[in-house]
Amino acid sequence: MNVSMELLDRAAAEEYASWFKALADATRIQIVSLLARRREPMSVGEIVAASGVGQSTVSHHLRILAEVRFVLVERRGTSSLYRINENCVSCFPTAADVVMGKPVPVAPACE
Amino acid sequence: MNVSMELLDRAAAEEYASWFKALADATRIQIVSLLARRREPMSVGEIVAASGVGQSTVSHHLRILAEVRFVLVERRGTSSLYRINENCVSCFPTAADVVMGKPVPVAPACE
DNA sequence: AGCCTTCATCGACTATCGTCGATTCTCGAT
DNA sequence: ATCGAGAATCGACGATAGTCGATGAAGGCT
Repeated sequence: MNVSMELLDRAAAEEYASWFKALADATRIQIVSLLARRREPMSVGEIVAASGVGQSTVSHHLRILAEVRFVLVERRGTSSLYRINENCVSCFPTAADVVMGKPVPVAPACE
Repeated sequence: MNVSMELLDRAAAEEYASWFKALADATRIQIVSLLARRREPMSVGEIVAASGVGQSTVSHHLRILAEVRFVLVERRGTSSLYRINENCVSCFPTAADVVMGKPVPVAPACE
């Protein structure tokens, strides 16, 4: 048996890692937790006021969370409203998925 | 209602993040996947041969995985045998845990 | 039109991370 | 005691990521 048969495919490993990277930062954890407590969408300004970090930093983290569809954004006039994507929360891979070799969920499919 | 009441405690957020950081790297994903496929413990040398990265790099990643008790190590003579910690795999937080505010599992408790 | 609010983007700085080669340490064997 | 194999640690390097302030772009208001 070849060594490469033993190793998880590198591309698949990186896709898995990109999921976990999205939650591998304390500020992003706080943001998603905040969005989950308020059931309603929040504007960037509200998140900035609550999070204690700068506006550009919040915008940066929201973009990362939106890239994996963990949050959804809706433009409303001059403001952007962000909310948790429940579908993406439930398809987020678990540690058991990793060790069991479950196929990596594709972010855009979690709409 | 105070703003700090809305935000997840920073220390708790960092503990959550430390869990996800452990799996936020493709090489570590490959290592845990490799350890899970072989049911038996593997020595560092075996992991090095299969992973395709240097010995010090593998040792570094194994240390990170061992810090959150994701893998367990047993000294056997001159070699170290690593294996998956099934208990830790099942107590690893999910995305749903984060958004629901479930208390962060403490790594040393997942023995 | 002009201005103001809101957010995204840019540029720079710093800190952290992943990787490597070299060294050191721990044991077991001779 | 010495040697050698296996693994951890160290030091350095480049790359990546988080944060900030400043700037820019889009839309509402007077």
